[in-house]
Amino acid sequence: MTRDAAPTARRSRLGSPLPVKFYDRPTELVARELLGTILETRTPDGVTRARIVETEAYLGPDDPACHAAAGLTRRTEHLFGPPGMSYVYFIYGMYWCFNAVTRERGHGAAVLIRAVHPITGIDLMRRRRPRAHRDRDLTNGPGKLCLAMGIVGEMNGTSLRRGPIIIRAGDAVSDADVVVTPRIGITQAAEWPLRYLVRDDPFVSKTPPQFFRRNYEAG
DNA sequence: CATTTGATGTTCT
DNA sequence: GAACATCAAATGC
Repeated sequence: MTRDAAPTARRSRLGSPLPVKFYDRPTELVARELLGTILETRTPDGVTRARIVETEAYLGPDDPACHAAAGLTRRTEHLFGPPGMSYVYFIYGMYWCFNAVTRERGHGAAVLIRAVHPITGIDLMRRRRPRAHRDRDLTNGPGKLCLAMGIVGEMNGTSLRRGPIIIRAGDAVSDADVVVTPRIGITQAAEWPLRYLVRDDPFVSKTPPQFFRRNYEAG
């Protein structure tokens, strides 16, 4: 019943925005540290929040799988932009993919968010994903999470601190719970172990069976 | 469970 | 014209 009890209790509910340092350090380290942070979207439909449980690092022009390898084009404008911004692109004629831009302006590196674990706005996600029969299918892939959270091309090049896509602090993921594997769905530099995921999380995307013949473990 | 296929359209060669 | 950082449904074990 003290005067300031209510504001104090209310304050700690949301993590601070942009808890990860995006510049002047290796992109694969940013991919690792983004595990466990909270992805939030604000649209006219409402707010969604979800825990990031799977990421992939794309290192820049010297990474053949990275869009930056094609150089500066209209598509990659924001990939080469300053860190801490979104890079949203259209793929296979139907889907959006969402990245967090890392490194300094002109470098061309980013982290693809591949899967998230819903926390807030699950009913809204269900309405946006009518084909998903199970909740685990709502957000267990890069195209699926963009549909569920309302991420579209208009959000390309926006601040991950100010929105409409915001990354907030969440519960840390220990090294023992981090699994590293090759990246998925690419042909160039396919062996590079740059995919990071939270062990045993039900919302992680499907790992190709051939990966299990090798024993990929925490890095 | 694993593997294949069709849908769809922008981007770059 | 080919490639594409995908998804869902269908088919093969």
